[in-house]
Amino acid sequence: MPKYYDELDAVLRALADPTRRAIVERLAKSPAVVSELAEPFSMALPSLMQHLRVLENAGLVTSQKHGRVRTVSLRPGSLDVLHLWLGEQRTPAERHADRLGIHPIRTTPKEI
Amino acid sequence: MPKYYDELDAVLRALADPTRRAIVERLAKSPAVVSELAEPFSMALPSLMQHLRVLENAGLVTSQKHGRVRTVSLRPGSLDVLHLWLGEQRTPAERHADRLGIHPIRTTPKEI
DNA sequence: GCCATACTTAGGTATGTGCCTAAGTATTAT
DNA sequence: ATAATACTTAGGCACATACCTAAGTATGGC
Repeated sequence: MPKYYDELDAVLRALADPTRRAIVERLAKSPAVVSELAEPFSMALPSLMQHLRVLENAGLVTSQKHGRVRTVSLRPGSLDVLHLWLGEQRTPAERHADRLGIHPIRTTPKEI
Repeated sequence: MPKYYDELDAVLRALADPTRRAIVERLAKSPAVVSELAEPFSMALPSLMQHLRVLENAGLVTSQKHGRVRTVSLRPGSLDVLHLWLGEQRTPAERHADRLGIHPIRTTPKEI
């Protein structure tokens, strides 16, 4: 069990939800205020706020309130932990391919 | 909504669970049979099998049965979709740092 | 001061998820 | 043939999660 276990767990749980992923995608472009974030979703505000709380608890997002407006932004580097974990889950075959600089072939095709 | 949306969703849902992540970590080393996979977990077999089904449905894992033994292996390249998505969620600051080859500084420190 | 705005808090519901036990089925060993 | 092994299927239970509505609480504009 690696040291970043809890952080990774929180991050993956947070990203497992499509709404939260959409929020992250939106914030990757630029910070936004809550009402701005809420607009594309047909969802009551409290529901969206809950998602923001999950993202914030996972460390993916920060926010600060100025007056009555809360601005939310993606926390740079917060996805590194996932990147790190991903790097460790390469199969021996993939590691071998890495060393040769080969793009590995998928066992079963699946268009992306 | 990108084309790999459904695949990504399935993969992230699957990886959101610690047991399933542990299975993936184990399989990254080498394929294994079900009873071998089950051993480290204090969990009834059917519960573990359910996790395997989730991983298989997400395309992260394949398995084949020879006689009464089922061998499970990690599907090479199945994590690419996550890698791809991750690459797109870089903040403008991070993109800038990429171009300069700089390792970005975390907004809030958090040891990994 | 008064009202609109921008969240926030406090509940409540419905579905999903992770786990279990009990009872199969198929395959291999004796 | 009998029995042990290696899953599999079926069903159930408890808690988590994603939503909702209704009713706050600040803050800013008039």
